[in-house]
Amino acid sequence: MRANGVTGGMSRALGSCTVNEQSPRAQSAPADHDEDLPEQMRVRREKRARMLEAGQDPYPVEVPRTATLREVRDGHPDLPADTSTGDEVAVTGRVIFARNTGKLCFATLREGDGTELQAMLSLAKVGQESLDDWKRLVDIGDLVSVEGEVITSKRGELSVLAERWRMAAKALRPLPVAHKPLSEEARVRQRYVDLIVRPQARENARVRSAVVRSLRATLDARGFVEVETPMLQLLHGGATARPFVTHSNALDIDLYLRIAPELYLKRCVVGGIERVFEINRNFRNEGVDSSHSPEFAMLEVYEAYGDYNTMADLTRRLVQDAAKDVFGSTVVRHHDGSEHDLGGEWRQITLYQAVSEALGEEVTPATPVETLRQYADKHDIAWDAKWGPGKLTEELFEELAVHTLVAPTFVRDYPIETSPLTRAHRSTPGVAEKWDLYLQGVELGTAYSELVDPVVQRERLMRQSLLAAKGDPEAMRLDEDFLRAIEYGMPPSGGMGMGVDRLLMALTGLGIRETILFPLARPE
RNA sequence: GCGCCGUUAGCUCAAUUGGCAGAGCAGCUGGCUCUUAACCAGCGGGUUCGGGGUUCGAGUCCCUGACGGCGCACCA
Repeated sequence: MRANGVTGGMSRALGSCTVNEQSPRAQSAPADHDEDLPEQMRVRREKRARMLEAGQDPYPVEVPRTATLREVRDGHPDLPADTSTGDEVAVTGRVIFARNTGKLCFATLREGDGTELQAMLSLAKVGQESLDDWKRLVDIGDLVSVEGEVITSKRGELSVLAERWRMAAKALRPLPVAHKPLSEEARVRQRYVDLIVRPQARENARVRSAVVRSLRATLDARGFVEVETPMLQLLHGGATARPFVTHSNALDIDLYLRIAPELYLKRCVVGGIERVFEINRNFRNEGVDSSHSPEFAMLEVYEAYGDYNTMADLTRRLVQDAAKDVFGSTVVRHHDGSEHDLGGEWRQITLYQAVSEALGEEVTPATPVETLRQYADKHDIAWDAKWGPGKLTEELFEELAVHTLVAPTFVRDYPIETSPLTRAHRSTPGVAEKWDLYLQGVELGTAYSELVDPVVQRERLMRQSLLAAKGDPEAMRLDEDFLRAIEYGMPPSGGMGMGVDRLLMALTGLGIRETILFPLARPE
């Protein structure tokens, strides 16, 4: 953010000077200033230096590689022990285990997808010097290239029997113990290490990629157009949340990191991109815990001539397709071993039905606030005298009903009072056409029949901004450009938002910090 | 923001009542041509998160700060 304009140019110039002065020293005496390093890092730097002295490049630009480990494995299934195939290959991988004997060395190599293959180096094949180099220079964690014949060992392990080997990249830091789980904090702060040692971590990254790809495919198949709308915004809107503030030096104005793409996607619908979506990050300057991250990925979809019913159908398909693309079935398996069937039609229930069931008392939009307060008292739920009947009903729902919604459930028709930006229900008075999707007790997404009357929209936004102004010296201003867009005429539309991280959590049972590769953490 | 718990070797963890800071893996030296978290023998490795205090003596007790985890509050 600061690297713009004059200061950026100056720091670059300073930076290059410093590098030029330091690099000869760093080249000639790499070990001299390392005396205070932990022993194992010192040792590895010395091995790197030894290679340079011997004219070997510890970081060559290229190493022999004719096959991936996976290709070697797939190409040689079910060989009996002690087989020579005659196939010559060059493979690469990270050394994850090493077992050296006097004249025969074994190493387990691993590549990115988790495939492992054994390398064998024998005195007879590589000669004394190369074998000694292997034993002297190679540590667990190094990346190496091994050329030789594909064989099986006397114990039957598929292996490459080396004719030659080469360092592909010397690791200067030791790997953590492969058989003890890394601490939670170490995993998050050094995800690259987590990815190296924990297959589950790599799998999580792949599942996330598959889910996002699946969401795009489902939407693409239905004619939705993916767009990218501003993350740097003059006014933040589309949700109620505290924003992050940043600054443009060029324009000399403060900007907000977006809290939602909604107001821009609606502009798209006005313009005629009638089926539109965006998958991207939102930023909210609020609490951080096991299900909230300051930056989180969100899918937001708008469909002209749709409503909250068509959004419910679409959302169900998005989730079911994602489950099928990841698990091959709508039955998803969590890492704790539990299974959840997301197949078939999903339960639909109104908010008032859900509360009535949980309470064992009939609650409707007409139930007076005094009665609701009695219900709250009966269940030891604290309430605020400022709350109207709508807010109180939602509170009862959250305290009593949410945790029971394990199977996917659309909770429909929220009180107008708590959904001020939403269109009123077409037939039921007092409620809005809005649903929240709950899955395993967690809110996964929300949808509306969108409010498109520009006059009503303006009134409601005015009221909101006045409310905001009461408690907030930097009160949100009206987004006049958004209102101007709506005044050109927005078709009746359905809109839906779903947390991508939340979807991952629902599919896999992971915590949010496992679904995000590099979650925000305090400086070490 | 508040409360509780934690931070010890590269990693994962021990350390009794306040009494010589340890183990496994990893590392180093030597041995071993079929190992699979290889094995055998030997060796090194510590600002016990930082700062202050109590004490003859502090990883351990007290105060304070940093970071983390959990719960509450806020929130999607």
